[in-house]
Amino acid sequence: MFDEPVSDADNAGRAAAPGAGGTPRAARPPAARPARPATPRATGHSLDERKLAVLRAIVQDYVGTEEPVGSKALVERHNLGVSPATVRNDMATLEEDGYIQQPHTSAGRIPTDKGYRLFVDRLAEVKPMSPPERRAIRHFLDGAVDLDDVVARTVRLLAQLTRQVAVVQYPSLTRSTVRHVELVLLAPTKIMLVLITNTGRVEQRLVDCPSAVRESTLADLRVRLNARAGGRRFPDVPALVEDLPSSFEPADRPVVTTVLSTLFESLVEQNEERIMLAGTANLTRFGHDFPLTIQPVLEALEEQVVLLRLLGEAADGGMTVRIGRENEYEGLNSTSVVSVGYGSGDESVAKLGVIGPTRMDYPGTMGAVRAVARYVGQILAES
Amino acid sequence: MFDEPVSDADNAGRAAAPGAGGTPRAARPPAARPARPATPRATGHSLDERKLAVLRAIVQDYVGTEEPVGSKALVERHNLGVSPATVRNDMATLEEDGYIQQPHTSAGRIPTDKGYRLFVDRLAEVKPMSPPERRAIRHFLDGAVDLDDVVARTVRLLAQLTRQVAVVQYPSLTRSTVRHVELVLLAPTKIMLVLITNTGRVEQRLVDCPSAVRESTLADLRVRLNARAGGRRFPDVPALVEDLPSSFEPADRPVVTTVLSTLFESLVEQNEERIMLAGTANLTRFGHDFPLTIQPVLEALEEQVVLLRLLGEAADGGMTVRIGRENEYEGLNSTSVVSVGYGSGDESVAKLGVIGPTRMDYPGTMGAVRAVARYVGQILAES
DNA sequence: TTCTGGCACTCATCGGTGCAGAGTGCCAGC
DNA sequence: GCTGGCACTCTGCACCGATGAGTGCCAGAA
Repeated sequence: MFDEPVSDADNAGRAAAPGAGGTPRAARPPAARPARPATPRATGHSLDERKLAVLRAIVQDYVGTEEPVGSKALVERHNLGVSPATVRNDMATLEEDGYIQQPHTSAGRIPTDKGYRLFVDRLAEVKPMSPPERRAIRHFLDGAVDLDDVVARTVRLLAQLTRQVAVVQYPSLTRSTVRHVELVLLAPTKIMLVLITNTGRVEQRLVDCPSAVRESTLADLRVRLNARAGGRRFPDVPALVEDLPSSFEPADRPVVTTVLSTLFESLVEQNEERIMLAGTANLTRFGHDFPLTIQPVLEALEEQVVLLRLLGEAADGGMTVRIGRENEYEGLNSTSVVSVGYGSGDESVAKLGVIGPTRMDYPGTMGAVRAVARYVGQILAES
Repeated sequence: MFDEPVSDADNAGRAAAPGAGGTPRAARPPAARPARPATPRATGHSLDERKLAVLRAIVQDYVGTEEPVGSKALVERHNLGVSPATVRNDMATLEEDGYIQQPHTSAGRIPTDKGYRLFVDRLAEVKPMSPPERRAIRHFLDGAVDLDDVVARTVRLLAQLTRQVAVVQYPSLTRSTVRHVELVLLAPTKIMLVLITNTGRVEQRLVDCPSAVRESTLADLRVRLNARAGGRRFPDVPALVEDLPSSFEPADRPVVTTVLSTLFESLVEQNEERIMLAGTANLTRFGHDFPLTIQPVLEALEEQVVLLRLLGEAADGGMTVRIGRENEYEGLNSTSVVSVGYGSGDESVAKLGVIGPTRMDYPGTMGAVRAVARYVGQILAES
């Protein structure tokens, strides 16, 4: 039913659009709506400016109060310039179109997933962090001593800024390059393979060799491996070292191939795709109907696989917002996920994001997520 | 108010005590009670056998049903051989002594922290895992490929077995020995220091050198470092390599001392004291008065420091149970922590444990914790 | 055509009331 | 020292009616 979640380009949310200040980035074309999309206040219910303003007001109020918002309260708190009755008519239209809904007859309205979607796509601007906030972020992240620490600080920071659950993926190996490969002989047939990446990550593997290994062979292999693979991107490495075994004496080849295959294994993402999370305590602010909502979420958070998928779907380079049922995982049906890639230099090596109730402060969250991603990228690039 | 939590020796809970089957291990002397402690059914309320049986029954029932248990239900479900009226009298005594309490007048009784304490110390036996369970544990842990994986599997296993929150501390470095130290020249003044421990853990540090480093110096240092530190315990290492700088040419000494001091740093526990946890979703089974109880717990779980302290207090080699307010951290006032050390070989290198509601199945939990600790130890010793 | 004020209607919420049931404490008797 | 009986207490639940927020609709004004 819902269309693809939209990923807004990185420049969005700032540039206030050339002409009239209204619909900023055209992230998602207003298509998918049956009626003519172009002309503003057209037929039946192509939403005119005021209806959009009403929707925006509803979202804002509901996010703030957590209570269904009624027509009277709306006109009191926002100067819409019309009477409650008019607003009611607009609300009826919005409800008919599926943007808002009533928990029960004669209660106020709350936004639907579709309503939030529209809000995020067309009505909200990413709220930039204030200068003091930026300084704080910068300062907090600057203290990190190693990669683990960077990730740990990032995730805590993000959880604190957004007051929600934060998730940070460790920089993936696929985009990384090899800084150094080290081979250590632990026992006659046991080698420790240590792989150091340009992002400062270190991977180790134990290699069980088919036969005893001479130190000289190992030294030889070490030198050649580094000569060929050093500085290369992970995916390229296998092809580059493929022919290494043949340059060794036949007796040594089994060892060499064993080492290489272990190396390849550790180049593959798989268990590298680690994730760190923080802020689960913020889940308690979720709502009143608590245990029902929170349990599946906690379960989802325990499943690294689910989290990875969640982040993984984030489009490269842009911010992604998945709202409610747009999430494939059922347990997260009443949560939204805001995620974005981050990286050292110009390309994204991993994702980070925030998980919160669908009823969340999207502009603020998006701003925090974007800012943090940016700074982490800088930190990584520096180190 | 409460005395020290008791750590039962490892042999406990199996040996059914020589004579009459009743009070097994004398873990904690029955002192601390004002009245004469020795003679069994003496004055006023030194608890006789039956009162203890009643307390045991109350704990068991309450743990099962989560509801205050009344006298009638008690005699129906346990054959105590007396009438409800008698049980009521015993209950009155138990309440007077602070072992049980009434949520409100004319409700059943529930155990107090003190009651659980007595139960754990004198009334319960650690429930050994069944052979199939043991096999399952064994099998599950055997699949682990590296240390991270061992810890990850352990914590998940423990959470699953106990259906509570499991916590596993990474094997600490203090008790570890150095398997190998590797030095890699990344840039003229940048060295990557990699430390491999006997528990399979790898630590890396970036060393910024005051001046350019020659590869030959580095090789020299590498060889000498490993000769002296290899196989030694961490705390002993500094003394053993202290005089290394003097054996180098004066020009190289700054580099050598820099490397050494970085090495010493990473030998110190500090950020090595990592912890992994799992099973937070099990918190949802905590109780009805949910959000109030769960939030501080989630907060505590986010604080590595708190968790470390919690486990750290576990007595070496024995199992420790902290019940309710015995925990120093306020947020965990209504939870209990069962923890135990584990290690490769005969000594404990780290702790693991379980956090759950005070109303938990102590015998079962203790059995699971002990069994898992034992098997992890074996796995570590093998690798 | 669009907005507005008014009016009847619908429910959720909340305090009060009454009943049933579980559990206790106490007492007299075995 | 144990037991059966009895009166008492208190929670939980269902029911009731009043209250009030909020809606939908309609006729009239701009």
